[in-house]
Amino acid sequence: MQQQYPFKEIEQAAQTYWEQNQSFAASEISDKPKYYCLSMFPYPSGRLHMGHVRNYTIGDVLSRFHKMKGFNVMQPMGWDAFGLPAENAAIKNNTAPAKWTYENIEHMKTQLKQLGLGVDWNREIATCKPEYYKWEQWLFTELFKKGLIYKKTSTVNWDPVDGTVLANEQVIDGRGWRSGALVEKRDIPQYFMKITAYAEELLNDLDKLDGWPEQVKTMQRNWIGKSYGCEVEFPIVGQSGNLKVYTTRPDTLMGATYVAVAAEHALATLAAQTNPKLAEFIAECKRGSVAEADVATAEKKGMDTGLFVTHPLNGEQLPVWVANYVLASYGEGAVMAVPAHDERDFEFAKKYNLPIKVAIAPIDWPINEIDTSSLQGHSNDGSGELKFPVIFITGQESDRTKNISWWSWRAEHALHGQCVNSGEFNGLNFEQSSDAISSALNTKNLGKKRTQFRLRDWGISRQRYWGCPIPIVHCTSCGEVPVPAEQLPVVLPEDVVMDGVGSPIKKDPSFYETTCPTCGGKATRETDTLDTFFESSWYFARYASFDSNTTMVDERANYWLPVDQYVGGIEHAILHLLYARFFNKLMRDVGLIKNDEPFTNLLTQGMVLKDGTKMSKSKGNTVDPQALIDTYGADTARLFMMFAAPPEQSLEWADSGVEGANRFLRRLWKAVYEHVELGETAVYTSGELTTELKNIRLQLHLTIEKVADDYGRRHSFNTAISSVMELMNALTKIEGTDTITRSVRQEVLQNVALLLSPIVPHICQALWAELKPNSHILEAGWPVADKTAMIQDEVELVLQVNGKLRGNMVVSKQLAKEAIEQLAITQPCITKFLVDGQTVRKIIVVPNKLVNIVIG
RNA sequence: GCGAGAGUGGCGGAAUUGGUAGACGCACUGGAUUUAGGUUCCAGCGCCGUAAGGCGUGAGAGUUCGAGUCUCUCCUUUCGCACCA
Repeated sequence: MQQQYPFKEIEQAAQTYWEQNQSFAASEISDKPKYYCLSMFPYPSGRLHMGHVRNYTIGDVLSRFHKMKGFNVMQPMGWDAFGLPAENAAIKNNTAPAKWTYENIEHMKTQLKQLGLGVDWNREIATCKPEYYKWEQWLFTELFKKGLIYKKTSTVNWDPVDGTVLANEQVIDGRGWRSGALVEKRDIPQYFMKITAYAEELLNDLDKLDGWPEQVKTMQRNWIGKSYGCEVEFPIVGQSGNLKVYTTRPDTLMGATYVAVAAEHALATLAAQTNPKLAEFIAECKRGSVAEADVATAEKKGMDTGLFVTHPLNGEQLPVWVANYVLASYGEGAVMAVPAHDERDFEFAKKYNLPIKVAIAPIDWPINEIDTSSLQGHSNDGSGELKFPVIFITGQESDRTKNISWWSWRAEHALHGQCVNSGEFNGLNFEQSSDAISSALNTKNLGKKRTQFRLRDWGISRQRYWGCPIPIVHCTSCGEVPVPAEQLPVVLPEDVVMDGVGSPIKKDPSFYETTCPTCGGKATRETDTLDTFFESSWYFARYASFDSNTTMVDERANYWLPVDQYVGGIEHAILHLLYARFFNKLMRDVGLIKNDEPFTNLLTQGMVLKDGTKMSKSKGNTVDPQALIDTYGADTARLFMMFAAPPEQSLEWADSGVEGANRFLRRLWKAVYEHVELGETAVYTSGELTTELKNIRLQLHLTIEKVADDYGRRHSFNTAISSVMELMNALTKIEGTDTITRSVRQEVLQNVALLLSPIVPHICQALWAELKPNSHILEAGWPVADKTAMIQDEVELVLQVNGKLRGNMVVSKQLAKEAIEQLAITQPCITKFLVDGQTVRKIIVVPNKLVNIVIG
C-alpha cells in the first residue's frame, strides 16, 4: 500500500473497473426491489458547473446507498440538448448549433465520468437526436388528433429592429438584448397543449405525493390556482352586449365603482377606434415585455374609455377604464374594481380620483346604526391609507375609523366580514352574500357561480431553429395535416448557417417545401419548433425504453416507473415538474404507461453560491469543477459538496473547505495505511474488551445506524459525514497495537469504508481492497449494526433550575422517576439555589434527557 | 406586484419529536516536529467579565417549567412568475 493518498491512480483504476465490469448496468431481470434514481439531465452548455457536480453527486450517493441496501438500481444520464444557448453560441462562433452541442456533450460526458458516477451509460439519450424526438413528434400528432393540441393566437415579444421573436430572457429593461430596440408585443398563431383539461387531476394528485417537499406542492397548487368565484356581466351602455368579468369576491359587488379592462381587450380596441389618445395609450401598454413579473411591477396606469356599463344589480352607470394592471390572459381580461377592498384597485382609484365605496365591514359592527352616507366618497387625505369616518347614528362617536379597507380586502378576512351599504344584502356574511348575489345575478341572466383555474394552456410553439420540428404540414386544400407516423421523424437539418436573423429552416425550401400527406398536393411544413420543455417532460420514461425503435416507451417502463427518487434544482419546482406530471398522464391516457405520477420522491437541491450570489458566467464568479478534480480528485470534490451544506439549502463555495475535505481523506488513508502495515489482524471474537474499546464499538455501531438514517430518510449527508469524522477522531486516540485493539480497529476501518463509499467511492474501494484483500466492496452490502455493542446501562442527565442549565449527573438507565427526582435535588449544583426561602415547586423529568427543577 | 423559502460565532453549518445552542469542518491563536516554507501532531477558540456570573439563534411581542424550534407583527434576503434551462 502506498503511504501517500494517490487519488489520481485510484480514481482512474476504480472508474476503469466499473466500466469494464459494467458495474452499474441496470437490468429489469432481478429478484430485488427496483430503485430508479434520476437526476435532472443537464443542458450541454459546454463545461460542467458546480451545480451539476452537486446535483449528480446527490443522486449518486442515493443510488449507491440503495444498491448497497439490496435494491436493483437504475441511474441513467442524458442530455437536454435543444435550446437557445446553442443558437447564440453558433452565431457567436460561426458554427452550427448541432456541432457545438455534440462537442459539448462529448466533453461533459468525459467530465461526468471523472466524477465517478454509478451511471448506466448504455441508456444515454440526447433529445436532439431524431431517434428521440421522433417519438415526441408521434405523440404530438396523436394529441393533435385528439384535440389536446390546438392552435390559437397569442402574444410574443417582438424585436422590430432584428425582426425576430425574443424570449423573455432576451428582453432587458423592455429592450431587445442585441438590438437595444424597444420591444413590442405581437400576436401570432401558435400551438397550445390543453393542460387545463388536466388541471383538476394535476391539482388533486398532489395529495398523493407524500415524498415531495411541502413547499413544492404548495407552489404547484398556487400555480394551478383553483378559485371559487362568480362571473358577472355588465351591460354596455348604448350598445348591445355585456362586459364579462370574473371575481372571487362577489360579496363586494355592491362596492364596484368602475370596471377595468386589459389593453388587449375587445372593448378597449373598440373605444380606441374613435379615440386617438386611447389608441396611443393602448399602444404604449403593448410596448415592453410580456413577462408577468414586468407587467405586475410596472407603475399602474390607465385611461378612461369614455364608455359606461350598467351595474347588474343597482343599475348605476360605471365608467370603463383601460388599465395596465389587468392581465389579458387571466379570467376574462377584465375586472370589476372595488377600491375599498382591493389594494390595486385602491391605488388606481386614488391616482385617477375615482369613487370609493365601502361594501364590507367587520361582522360585529351594529349595521343598522351606521350612517351609510359616510361609507362612500373619494380618498384625498393623502395618507396612503383609506380612512372613512364611520358615523354611528346612535351617537357612539367611534374610533372605528381606521383601516377599514386594510381590514377587509384580504381573502382570509372575508370570512369575518358582512355586507354594508349593499341594499338587500346588508348583514350577510361572505358565504351568504356570495350565494345571494350570484343567485340575484342568475335571475337576471347576468352572472353565475364559476370555478376558475389560474393555469393557462401551454403554448409550445417556438419561432426558433434548434428544437424539435412541429410535425404539421400546411395544405391549402386540407388545412393542418399531422405528419403520418410512417413519415416520422421530421428531421431537423443539422448542417446550417446561423446568421442571427431568424431560423434557418424558415428560409430553407428543401425543409419546408413538401407534399400534403392527405391529398398529395403541394404543401409547406410548419417551421416553428417545440418548446424544449417538451423533451424534458418525458425523458424519464424513455430511459426505461432507451433502445426501442418501435414505440415511444415499452413494457420496461412499467417495471421502472415511477421514478423512486428525482433530484434537481428548486428552480424547476413549478414548470418542469408540472409539465412532466402532465406528460405522464398523457402517456398513461394513450396507453403507454400505467402509473399516475412520474416521481415518487423529490429532492430539490439548493444553488451553489459564491460571495452570497449564484455562481454564473455573467457575474464572473464561477469556480471550474475541472480544476478542483484535477487538483484534489473527484472524491474530494464529492466530499466537500456533500459536507458543506444539506442538499436542499444553498451552498456557499469556499476553497478552504475543499482543503479540509481533502485533509480528511488523507487522514483516512493514513489511518488505514498504518493499520495494514502491521499485517493481518485476527478475527475479533467477543471477549473481554477494555472500556475504551467497548466505547469505540458503541460509537461505531451507533454511527452505522445514524449514517443509514441520514442517507436514506433524512438526506442529510453533511451530518452523516460529520458523524464518521467524529468516529475517526475517536479511533485516532486509540493507540494500542495488541491483537484485540487491532481487530477492533480493523472492524471500525472496514465499516468506515462502507459508510463513506456512497460519497467517496474511489478511495473506499481502494481502502477496502487493502483491508479485505479477497473481496470487493461492491459485493459487501450495507453494514448491519451490532445491537449487543449498543447496550448502555448508564445515562447522563442534564440538571436545570427554572430551565437554565446548572449541571448534570450520571444515573443508571433503570432508575425510577422518583429516585431520579430525589437524587437531583440533593446535587450540590441544585442545593445552592435552595436558599433564601426558595422551595421546589415542581420537578420535570424527561427520560434519558434532563431534570428541570422549578423553584420559587 | 403575486407565490414559495431562508436568516444561528470571524465563515460553512449542527441541534431529527418544544428539552445541554454552537457537533463537524474552515479560519485564527499558542506550542511541538522541520534548515525554511508547506505538511503533520497537540492545545485554545460565541460575546462581556480577572473571576463569580451574566448575555446570546434578524427585530419586537406572545404561549410554556423550558423556545433556534410553536403563534403574531415587522425587517433583510434567495428562488419562481408561463419563450433561459
